[in-house]
Amino acid sequence: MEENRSGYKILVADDDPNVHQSLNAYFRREGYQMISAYDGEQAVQQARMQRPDMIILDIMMPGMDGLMVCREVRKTSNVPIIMLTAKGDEFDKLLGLEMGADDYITKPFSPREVLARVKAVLRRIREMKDDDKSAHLVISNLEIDMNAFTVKLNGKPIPCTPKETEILWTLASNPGMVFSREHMLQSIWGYDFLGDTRAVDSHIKRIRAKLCADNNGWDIKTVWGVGYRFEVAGAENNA
Amino acid sequence: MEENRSGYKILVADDDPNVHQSLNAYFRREGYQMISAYDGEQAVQQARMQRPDMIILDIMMPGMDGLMVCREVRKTSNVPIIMLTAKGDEFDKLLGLEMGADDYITKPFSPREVLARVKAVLRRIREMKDDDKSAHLVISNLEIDMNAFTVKLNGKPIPCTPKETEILWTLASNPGMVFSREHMLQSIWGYDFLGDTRAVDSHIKRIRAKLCADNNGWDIKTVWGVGYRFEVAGAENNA
DNA sequence: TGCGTGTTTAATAGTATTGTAACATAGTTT
DNA sequence: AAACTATGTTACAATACTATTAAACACGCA
Repeated sequence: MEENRSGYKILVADDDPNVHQSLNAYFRREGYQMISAYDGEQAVQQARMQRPDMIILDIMMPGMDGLMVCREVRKTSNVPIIMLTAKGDEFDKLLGLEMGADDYITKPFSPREVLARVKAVLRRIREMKDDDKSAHLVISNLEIDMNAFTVKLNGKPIPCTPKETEILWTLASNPGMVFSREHMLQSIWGYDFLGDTRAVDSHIKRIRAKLCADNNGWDIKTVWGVGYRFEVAGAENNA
Repeated sequence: MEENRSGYKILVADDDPNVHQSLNAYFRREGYQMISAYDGEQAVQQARMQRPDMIILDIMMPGMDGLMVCREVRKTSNVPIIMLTAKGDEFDKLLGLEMGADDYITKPFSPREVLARVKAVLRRIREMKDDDKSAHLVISNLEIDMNAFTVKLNGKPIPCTPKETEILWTLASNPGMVFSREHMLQSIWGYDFLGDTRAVDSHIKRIRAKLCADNNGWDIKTVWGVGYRFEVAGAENNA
């Protein structure tokens, strides 16, 4: 099945507000959600809290610089990172590679170039994931392993039935995207399913009872007249 | 509803008529449609009204200069922009990059070179566009995501019902185009709808109440005796 | 077979959306 | 201007959808 998330989340860390402003407009229009950090500490913080799909990181920042942020983030995540470097800064480039950056853009840059690189990196990641048949997922306090067919909440295993697990997987591996009952019946049950679509409701009910709590950082929303959607907190900010 | 992808629409903004004349012939031969603007204000206006696929922008213009035009256009659009600069004007180059220009051509230029750059940029854009399914749309302060079934105004989510969302999507993804009530009933409700066409009016009413404000930069206009049209600011006067 | 787990259906109540009717207003035609 | 038609507005009724509960069903397994 096609992996098609509705919007990627991108963290931009730079002390120059102009960079944020110009990138924000571009990203918004492409359907990406942008989060801002103005120094290294903020960047690390945001990376942990928001779990972005990509980080754009200025090397030169007051306090904790880009390289340190990169190293810090890499301790807990392998989210793709694009570095912003000053022109012709060879030393940074080498060090950044060791720290685990995925790409470089030299300043000054055009927003479109950034967009192009971001898309390229995201596409690479997507393809890699497809290859892996990536059957494992961690979002916030939720963990799903489709090889073992296990679900964990806050690290604690929660017994889930096969259907429950598959529905949760479908929703959670495409956060923000709505799935209709019909769609799920087709993709999970199979193309020959004839029964009532309300069966889905029953499973959603039980999933919610087992897993959904107020402080999860995510929730399964009902989209009236359409279907269900896995929603991560903090998808409504921005101005 | 069909986009004319074979014939691109290109806006050229320059106060020198000779530039228009020489480019026009070349673009014609390639099947591109060229629009002319002779100063900054015209350029901004045309960009809004015609929604070109590309803008070629002279930096040196009487009144509003190229950089200002670029910044103005970038507020509402990601359309690719190529700047025309005087020879060896390094400062402009830097500023233009930040404003969101995509390429530069230094005067004097050969029309052939312009054509080559235009093609290159258009190809880059096209490749980038292929990545995302177009179930997402941003016009001015309005954002619609049909995967997530969400509508945002100024970045803030506005709860909309399924019918409202679909009608808005139909209209907004084809700005300037009129849709009759019958057409919408067919394409959104389905071929089996029996009721009154005034049902559409009710939904339009509710959409307007929720979303339409004076300073949006867009509006849902009633086309008397025909239907409704999504209109972006400055495009009142065309068929 | 009977038990247990997991899944689906049925029934109900509650809620959000949607269509309609009635009237007011605005645009068009005679 | 009057007559007419299309649209805006309002409030309400009809409809469609969902949550919840409980019970029926299906299947594997001792």
